[in-house]
Parts: sequence; structure tokens; C-alpha cells
Amino acid sequence: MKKKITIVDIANHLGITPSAVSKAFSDHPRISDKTKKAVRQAAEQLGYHQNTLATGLRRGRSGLIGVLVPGIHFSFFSTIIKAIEETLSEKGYSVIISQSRDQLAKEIRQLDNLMKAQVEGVIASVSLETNNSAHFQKICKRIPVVLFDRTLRDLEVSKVVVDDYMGSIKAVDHLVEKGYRRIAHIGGLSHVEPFRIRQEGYRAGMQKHGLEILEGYEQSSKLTVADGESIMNDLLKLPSPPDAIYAASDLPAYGVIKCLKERGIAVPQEVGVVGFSNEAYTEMVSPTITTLEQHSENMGLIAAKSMLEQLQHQYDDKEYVPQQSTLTPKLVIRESSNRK
Amino acid sequence: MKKKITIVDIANHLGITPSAVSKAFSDHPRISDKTKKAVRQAAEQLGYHQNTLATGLRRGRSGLIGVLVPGIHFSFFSTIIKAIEETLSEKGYSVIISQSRDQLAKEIRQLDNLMKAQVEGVIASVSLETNNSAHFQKICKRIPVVLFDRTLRDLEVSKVVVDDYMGSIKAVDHLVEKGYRRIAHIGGLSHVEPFRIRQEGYRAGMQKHGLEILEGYEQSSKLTVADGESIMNDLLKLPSPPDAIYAASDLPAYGVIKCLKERGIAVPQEVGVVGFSNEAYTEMVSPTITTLEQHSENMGLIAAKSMLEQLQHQYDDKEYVPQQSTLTPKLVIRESSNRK
DNA sequence: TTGTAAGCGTTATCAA
DNA sequence: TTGATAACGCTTACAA
Repeated sequence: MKKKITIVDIANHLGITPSAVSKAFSDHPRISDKTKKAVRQAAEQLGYHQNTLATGLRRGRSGLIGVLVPGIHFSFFSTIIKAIEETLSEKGYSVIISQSRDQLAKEIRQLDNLMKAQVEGVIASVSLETNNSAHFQKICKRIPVVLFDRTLRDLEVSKVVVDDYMGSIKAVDHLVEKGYRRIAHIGGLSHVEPFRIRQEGYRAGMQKHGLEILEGYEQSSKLTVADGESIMNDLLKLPSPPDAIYAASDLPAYGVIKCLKERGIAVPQEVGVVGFSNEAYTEMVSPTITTLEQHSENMGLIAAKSMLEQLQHQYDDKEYVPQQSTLTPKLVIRESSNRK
Repeated sequence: MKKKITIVDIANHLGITPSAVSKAFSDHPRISDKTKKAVRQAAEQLGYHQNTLATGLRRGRSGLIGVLVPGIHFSFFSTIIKAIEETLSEKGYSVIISQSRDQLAKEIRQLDNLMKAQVEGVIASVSLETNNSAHFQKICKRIPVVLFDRTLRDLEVSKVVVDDYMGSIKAVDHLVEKGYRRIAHIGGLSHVEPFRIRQEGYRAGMQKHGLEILEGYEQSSKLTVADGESIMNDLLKLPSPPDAIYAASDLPAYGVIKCLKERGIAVPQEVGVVGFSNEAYTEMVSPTITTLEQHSENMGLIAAKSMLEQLQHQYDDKEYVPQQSTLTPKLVIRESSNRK
């Protein structure tokens, strides 16, 4: 491995001082154009890369932003991270990613690592196990924090969420309009914000139409395909089985359809199905699945912009008031609920 | 924002010197247990986080690894990054991600940013536009580089790839065994390593069975669903249309099936289809798609381990010889090719 | 067992 | 227009 080139090397090379080189790089107004040109050329020639560790140490700004999610292999999260990285790298920041694997202990450890790396801000979606905000409370006293999707109720920071309540209302409205009446809900773990709210919205939607939520119509799960299948199986055993399912995620919606197909129950004619997230496969499977688009890419963009804004406020020493951005989910009507 | 706590604060708090505090943290043998305990406690109490910028600067090791991919929203890449992050964070490294968006210019810029951030190594999969290795040549002189999947032929670094050649052979063998004879190939851009090799494998497979590759049976594309559809459409217009398609990726394979279904051509009875990658949806759509599993998670793991190994060699000042790890793809037989 | 002091690469403040 | 110097927070010989 070759030795590292520093501004001292460039300075020696040109017979000037490191200080002048530094100023040349930052386009200092009182450095001659000739020197600036010479410096850039020497840098190119010697293969110089500014050491942002040193710059960061000196200026108290690392240029690093931490992103913490349950797992980046979920397309929802990876899409968001894509947008975040694009937006932040545009502004000269680097993005450190870390995963909680949906474990609180790991989330705490990872947050700690991010702090050690001197990130200037953290954008996060909390783990399924996260039931208190103590670890985030400490952080957000020091640096800007933006939470998205899976947020923490008692944390006063900027948040980006989709209007889960309205999403549920839209789903129920649609099913009712299509003539379904006995609508069941397959929810996620209810201590997680979006899932709690989706359930509330479901209830409100049912009430709005004067529909009763029968015993056993509200199920909670980990939202896997298998969960969808087994819950649908159970629902069919009910004295009055549902004629429609609104699932809080696409995977269980697919599981439900799989179960129904195997039992020869026609979708959407006999049973209607609506999912949540608009994952790519919802328009590939058959029947294609009606679902709620939550604009993940946009969510990442907004989260990143909110972070940039807070950072800016900090440099300007202005006060920043946390904001919540709520995106309106869009119902994408496909075959699984679209009966005549 | 509160002021930052440093070892100086801890030292003052305890009436000792920063040097003692530093040693206490690194578990120096000649520091009393009493002091160590006191230091840890004070750190906890004051909310201290080690500043890895400073540590990195001092020790010449940032603890940062850069990962550069075309885009993290592709499930293949996000799965790999997941494994990389898990493996590296285990060993105390942080992972900076960056995306090339399949543009050479952006790849160069991002690599430069990673160098500035003083990453200790780079794990990358190159962009579709990358047709020369100059930018990587410079980097790999300085720090360890590991390439995966989309590698560069003339770059002598460690690589992790799937045996694309054998994958193609397996696909063709399987199709032939199922009685298909007029097998066409939908490939990717052939200047990209894996796609070039898949095509070679396809040719070798055909030859092995004494099958002729008819005019128009070899198609190159950007591997989208739409590409699959339109190419299949064209293929059907051929004087002797194929009775099987081997696509270099799952998306076009799906597109092919979509086209065939619309035209009422039975899959797999009339035409067989095989894809590549084993994306999640291949077992969700109908018919389910026969495809090649490329063990992405494992690929990430191996890439990360290779990086760790090189880093270790570097600290030990031992020579490291670049290695190529080749994973054997596994044919996952599903409905789209499994006729009786 | 702990303290002293120099230095990692950079930038900001002053002086020249 | 440029140079000298101190400092950012930490580590590490060496000294005490």
C-alpha cells in the first residue's frame, strides 16, 4: 500500500506552505489563481484525496449521516435508502447504514456506533421490539433525528409517515363499494405505530359504513405469507367467515390469496383482498393484488430533505421546530378486489 | 445541541489525565481496575462517545468500509449489502454505501468520495457503463478492493462471482431433458461480465447437445419485463419460433411468460421458460418460474470476509494474493419448465 | 500505576 | 497574497 498524500506533500512539491494549499482548495478569495491552479494540478498528479477525517475533526463536522433500519433487504427500506443516499450524497454527505434486525438491543448498539462515528444526524425506522424511546431521546438532544414509517410516539422529532388511517379508510370504502360487507383485518404487531393506526382506521372505516366487526375478524400477525395463509384458514372456520380481507401488508395478502386458490374459492368473486405497500410482485401475481401505494421513494426524499434542513438550521444557529410530513396513500385497484 | 464530551472532560471529572482515560478505555494492562471502572462509569454518566474521527486520524485507520453498487433498491444488491453490513459491523467496521446508478461518471465520483472518507477498503459491483478499469486501478493500489458479480476482467483483485457458465449449462441441460430443442437466449448487455459468460454458457450448452442456435435466437437487452415481452413477441414471428427461452434474468423471464399467456400459448406445455436469480416473485407468480439461485446472501458474506482477511493481512504486513470465489448456482425447478 | 508531550491532517486566526 | 501557529480529540512512547 502506498503512503498517503497530504497537503504537506503538495506544499513541499510546490514550495509553499500547507496553509496556502488548504486555502487554495477551499477557494479562498485571497489566494492567487495561479497558486490555485498549481495546487489542483499537483493534487491530481500526486493522487491526493482530502482527508475528511482530519477536516471533520478540525471543523467539528463529519459529513456523515447515519441511517438505521430493521433490514435493508426489505424492498420498502432499500427503496427509501436509495432515495436518501441520492439526496444526501448530492449535498456532499456520506451515508452510513446500519441494521437493527428488528432487535432493540441491536438498535441500541448500532445507534451507539453511529454516535461514535460522529454522524451529524440520524434517519431511522425503529425495530419491531422498540417499545420505548430512551435510546433515541439521548441522541436527539445532540444531533438531528428524523424518523420514518415506524416512528416513536413520544419522541419529539421530525417524522415522515404515510397516512395509515386514511389508507385503511380507503381500503374499506373500496371494498364496501364493491359489495363486500364482512371485512376482516390482518394486522401487524399493534405496538408498532403504523400497524396500530391501520387497525384504528379499519375500525373507523367499518363503523362509518355501519358494519359490524365480528368476533375473530381482527387478527394480529408478523405479516408473513405463512401468516396470511394460516389466518385465512382459521377465518374460513368461523361461523360467519369474512367475504373480504384487508391486510396491513402485501405479503399476508398474497398468503390469503394462496390459501383461497388452494381451496377453490374465487378471488375476487367470492372473497376480495386488499394489501398494503404496493410491492412490485402485487402486479405480477394472479390475480393481481389491490393495495395501497405508500410512495416509499418520496418518503426517503422527504426524510433526507428534512435532515438537510435541520442541519442548515443548526449551522445558522436558528431554532428548528420538528415537523411531521404525512403522505397520502393511494389505492391501486387491481384484480383481487375488483369484482363487477 | 449540547457540547461534546471528550476524554478531557472525563479526565477532569475524575482528576486524572486524558492519557490515563484513553488507556483505561483500551484496557491497557498497566491501568488499575479501579481507575478503569471509574472511567467507564464517568463515561456512562456524562454520555461519552468515543470520537472515531480522532481515533482514526491518529491511528491511520478509519474503521470505514465503502460499498459501491449500481443501486440498492435492486433486491440482489440489497440482499448482498445486508450480509456485508452484518458481517462487517460484527467486527467493528461501519459501512458507507454509495450508488453509481449504472453511470460510469457517477461511479468515479462516488469512488473519489469514498477515498476522501478514508475508507479502509471498497467492496463494489460495477456499473453497466463501466468498460475500463482505470478508476479502480488507482484505488486498489492503495486499499483492498473486492469486486462481486459485475467484476472487471483486467483488475487483479479478489472477486466473488457465481459460475454463470455452469448456470447456463444447467439451464440448457434441464430444458433439453424436458424435451425442448429450439432454445433461445435473452441476454443482458454483453460487455458486462456475468451476461457475457451466461451467453457463452448458453452456446456451450447448445453445442453439447448438438443443438443449433437459429438466426435470431440470441437476443441482447436491458433485462426488463418489457424487454422480455417484446423480444418474445418478435421470436414468435420467426419462421421456426423457439419452444423454450432461457433468460439471463428473472424479470425478462416473467415478461416472456406474460406475453405467452396473453397469446394463449401454454407454459410449460408448449414453451418452457427459465430465468436467472431466483428473485422472490419467481415462486409467487403463476406459473412459478424455474430459475438459478445465485446465493446472494452468501455472496455478500464471502465478499465481506475476503475484505476482512485482506485488512488483516495488511496489519500483519503479510502479502495477500487476490482470490476469486466462484459460487455454484443451483437450478430451482418450478412450473415454467417442468412439463411431463 | 499514571503523567508528559508529540503528532495524525486539516483549518482558522493572526501576522507578515 | 502567503506564512506561522494553534487547535480539533485521541493515542503512544517515554518519563516519572
